[in-house]
Amino acid sequence: MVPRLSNAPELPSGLTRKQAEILAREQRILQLARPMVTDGGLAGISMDAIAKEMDYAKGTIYNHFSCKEEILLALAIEANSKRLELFQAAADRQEDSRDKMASIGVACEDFRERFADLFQIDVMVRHAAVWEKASEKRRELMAQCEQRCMAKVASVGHQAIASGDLDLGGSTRVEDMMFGLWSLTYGGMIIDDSSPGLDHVGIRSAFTAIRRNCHALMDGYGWQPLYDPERDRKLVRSTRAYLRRHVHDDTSIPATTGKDH
Amino acid sequence: MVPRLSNAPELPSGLTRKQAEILAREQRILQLARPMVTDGGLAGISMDAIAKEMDYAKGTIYNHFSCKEEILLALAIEANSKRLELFQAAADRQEDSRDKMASIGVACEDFRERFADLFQIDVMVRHAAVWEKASEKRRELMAQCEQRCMAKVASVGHQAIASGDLDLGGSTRVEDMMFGLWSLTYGGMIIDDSSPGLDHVGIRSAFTAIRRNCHALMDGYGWQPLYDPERDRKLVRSTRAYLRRHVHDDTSIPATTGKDH
DNA sequence: GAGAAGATTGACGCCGCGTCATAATTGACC
DNA sequence: GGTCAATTATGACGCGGCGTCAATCTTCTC
Repeated sequence: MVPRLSNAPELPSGLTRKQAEILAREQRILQLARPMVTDGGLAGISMDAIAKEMDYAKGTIYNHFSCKEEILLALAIEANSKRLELFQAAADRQEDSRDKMASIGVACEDFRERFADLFQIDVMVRHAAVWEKASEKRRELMAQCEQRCMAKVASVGHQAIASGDLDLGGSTRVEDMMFGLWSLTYGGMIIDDSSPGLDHVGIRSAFTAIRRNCHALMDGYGWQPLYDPERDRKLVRSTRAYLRRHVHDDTSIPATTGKDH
Repeated sequence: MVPRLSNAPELPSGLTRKQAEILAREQRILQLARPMVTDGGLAGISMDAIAKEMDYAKGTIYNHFSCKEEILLALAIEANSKRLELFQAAADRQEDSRDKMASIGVACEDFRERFADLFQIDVMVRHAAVWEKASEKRRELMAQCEQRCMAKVASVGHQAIASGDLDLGGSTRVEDMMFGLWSLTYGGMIIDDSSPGLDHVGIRSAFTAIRRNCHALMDGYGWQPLYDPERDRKLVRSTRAYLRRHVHDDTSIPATTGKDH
């Protein structure tokens, strides 16, 4: 792929100027597409509009993404990278297994709050009509991202069992329980921003309710130590502050910056 | 609306022939649109295709639904009517509050299994891009359907408290807990049919996992009687059989059939 | 500096939505 | 049974947007 014995000018990052330019343009396309998706869904993305906005011909855009769905999937991959980053940052600063789990919950909240548009995109991209139109390569990338997130969560579960904090007693598998926390959080958030008049139905703060429900689920499986409102409040506050300070808002895929060496 | 002193031929149902014809056509449109949505989402609906299929001009279709989104919303309303029907049938044949709740869970499963396409539609319709394009009137209808479902669930919760089976101890509101069960079920199902490679991640049977997790959540809140695998198995089996026998597959909105009187 | 490989361009074909002026049908009233 | 207004049906049309591709321009290699 990369011309090994080339005279092409090499930038510090190991890319030819052209390659760097292309990479930058790709980012720019995604940047432009994001708000379009936000109001209008997949149909909101207009290849013509992107091309016009960037002062490139439409064909050039199609060199990067062979269809709208590819753009959406690329954004979803960015989303999941960011989510994983938050998961890791949140979990790794706790010792206790249940605290780790709760922190990941806070990371979900934080993701949803700071990257609301990406959350939506993550939901959209999963519809068969979108999924099937995208390239095998990107689909695999996305699946990988998702599996890494799930693996992080599952590892916390296994740690809890190893340390004796949790005992599912053979009848239930760790993954099934993690699936529960995932459903609860993901589902709650989807309902929160897509259900007409949640408050009419009696829900004041969806996030608070979701958090409380996650704890009830963990209590239901006997995960030690059981829910303690005061402890939770502190955990939430500190985790949130930590994430805001240590995980930044930009979402571009970690391209080598050229700063190193 | 209805011409009171009209010579128009009146059918037994109280509609003029024309009105009946229009109603029937409306059903036919929805019938045709359903599979289109299934493979292709909102974009899968083609007004031209529907018109051609029905041998009507496009304008006629637009007399019924002013845009594709209206069709989708109409289908979503059908979906929620059906869901409510299942909820009621499932809950009303149980005595115990926790059994009622578990039965509603089974109703959700049954709905998802028998009306998979409507489940998807229900998810789609909630996206802002769709929601905002539909008419106020239909949106209100939809919100009503949803509230009736939620009310049914909430009433079970309140009954549990009244009977002493459940005690949330002031810190949590019934609605918040019901929201948890809703999130868990809804979210789990969404993940189930939209996540690439759930089994790669360790989930064998999503429905079983969801059911188990709902019980864990209820246990976590101390809802009596606590989870008993054997009891649950029986409940699931009998509820499922009952629903299959007593709630039918057709989804047309209950139009007066003319049979009565 | 010639030629190959790769990148860029934008006009084009096509599809599908939603409109609207026109035409057909219906029903009320005489 | 005939007339007229209101309701309903029609389909050609304008418009916007997707994805293509032959032609053109740039970059790299030798």
